[in-house]
Amino acid sequence: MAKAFAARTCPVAAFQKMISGKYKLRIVWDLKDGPRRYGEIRSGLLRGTAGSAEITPRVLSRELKALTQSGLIDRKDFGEVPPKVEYRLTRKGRSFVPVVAAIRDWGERNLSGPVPLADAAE
Amino acid sequence: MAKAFAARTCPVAAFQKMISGKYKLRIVWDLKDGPRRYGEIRSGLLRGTAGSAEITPRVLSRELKALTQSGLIDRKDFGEVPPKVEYRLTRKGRSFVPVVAAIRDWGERNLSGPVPLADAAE
DNA sequence: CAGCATCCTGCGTGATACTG
DNA sequence: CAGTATCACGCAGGATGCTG
Repeated sequence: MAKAFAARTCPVAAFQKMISGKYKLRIVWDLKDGPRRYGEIRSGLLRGTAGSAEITPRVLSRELKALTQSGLIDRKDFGEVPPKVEYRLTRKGRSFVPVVAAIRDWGERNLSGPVPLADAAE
Repeated sequence: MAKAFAARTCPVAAFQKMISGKYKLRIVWDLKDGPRRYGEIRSGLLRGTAGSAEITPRVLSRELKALTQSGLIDRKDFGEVPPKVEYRLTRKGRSFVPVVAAIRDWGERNLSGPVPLADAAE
């Protein structure tokens, strides 16, 4: 675990790995507004994805666990009985928000826009 | 195929899709310095990825084609005989570079850094 | 040199059912 | 409510060999 990452993996590749998965980026984005419960995240991911099917718990759970291990989010488990778990961004995660913002911003102007026709090459 | 993207796909999700694949982001980054030939890109991708195996033509070809269809890069085929093909960023691709830069920048400070220990949650 | 054709494999993703 | 367990599948990604 404490393996020292001998050859520096290229940051871009590391990023790719870190946010691999369909929901990780969107989860981070969702969490930027504050802590959210498991179910809230789940519902939140359904909004805006063009009527995609439900996100299976297995997948969401995996994503959340991965994000936790990446150190981007933090899991807070309140006592028990009716289970209540909140996820929130860590400091690292918060520092990552602007990057996602940049992505989202660019995406809005270039992806959600007009039909993806081959535009001028230059 | 010409489906009109009825419900706006969330920009982040669209981004995810667009750069899905291990090399797309790195290819864009490589191309930011100017046009590159197929083989140059191939070699370029080998540098910095911690002694990964060779990139198979099939994969690289796929990535390049996808990037072309996304409108991020442009393929220029010089005549023939000894095949020579150059890839370069389109206007759209160029506008995307700063985003990759932000990613790379963040990655350098948070991923290539010290051992990924669970840092303070807040 | 810049690819394409074919085969193969792991894993990311989804469906379904069950539990503390 | 917040997950885990099991099964199943498609596809990204690698290996090899061939071509214009």
